[in-house]
Amino acid sequence: MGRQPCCDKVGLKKGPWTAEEDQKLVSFILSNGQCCWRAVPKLAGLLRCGKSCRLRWTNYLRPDLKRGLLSDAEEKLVIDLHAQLGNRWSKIASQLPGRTDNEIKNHWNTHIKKKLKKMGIDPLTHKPLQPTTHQHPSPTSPEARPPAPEHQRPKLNTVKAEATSTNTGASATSSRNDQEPPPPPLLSKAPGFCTDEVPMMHPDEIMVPAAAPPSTTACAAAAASTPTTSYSASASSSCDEEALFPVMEWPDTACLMMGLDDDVDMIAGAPPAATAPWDECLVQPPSPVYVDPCFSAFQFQQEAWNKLELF
DNA sequence: AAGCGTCTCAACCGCCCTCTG
DNA sequence: TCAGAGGGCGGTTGAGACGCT
Repeated sequence: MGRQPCCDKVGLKKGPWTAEEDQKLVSFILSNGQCCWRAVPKLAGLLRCGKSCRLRWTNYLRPDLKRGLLSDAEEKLVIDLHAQLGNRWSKIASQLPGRTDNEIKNHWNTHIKKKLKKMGIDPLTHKPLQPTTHQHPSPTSPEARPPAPEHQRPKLNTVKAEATSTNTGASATSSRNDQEPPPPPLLSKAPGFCTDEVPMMHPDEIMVPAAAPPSTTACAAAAASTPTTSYSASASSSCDEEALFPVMEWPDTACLMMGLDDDVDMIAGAPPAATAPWDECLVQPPSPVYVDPCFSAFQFQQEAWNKLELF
């Protein structure tokens, strides 16, 4: 359909975020909640595209994020979920509170893949690698891979089969999964596959509704009672977040007053300093949460978390 | 100590889906 | 019904860190 880019790239900053930018973004979201990401950079006074802001927030700045390497248990869970879901990182991440899809994806590519290969397991299919006599191409090369399981089909057809139980009443994105066929049989039951070779978890150990993080349950309930389309609850972390940062329903006039129709003009034409004149916005500039420019992102995250507890 | 290769992961890119008017 | 906008998602990239020779 010839979709336009999410934002005009002219004049927008790219690359690593500075502590100052982090401050602005977190301050804005803590003060105003999450609305349309496209408006966030403008209102927060950032020279970033909305998508970049969303990514930065969800992958790095959210107060409920865990930091550091995945634990053994988390790693196990990722492996088993990957066997069932394939590269649906957001779905996998939804089973690991405080972890992001990006984080899991990176961990998979850098750590778990290697581990599985060392164990003689194809990380793509979760089946034993072909005997070395058949490995003319490198085992790591795509050519060497056995045919992908059903769940590895092209993205075009990746309608997800998320169990409705975990996302009942959740966002519209979950409806993507409505048409998906049931997940493939567990690999532990796949012919030619020995569960002894992989630290595979039984599904009962994974789908643990009773042990699900309380926030997930709370989110499901919240989503059921207060449906919203502004923010997808596709991941439990998002659910946590939604519970912590209720999506703000801004009045329609707010968007009008923000001049969202003039995105391109504002960003491409105006100098950075003029991109977010607060007096043109319905929302007043958030009062800064802190002023120390040397504040690290982590410190700020802690600060933000403390502030959240006041809600 | 310097040079080089490898690894890690934050960030970007582009496609796809859903919603809305 | 359709086009456009917004947002989500998975794949990929590249800069810095790290390790080896």
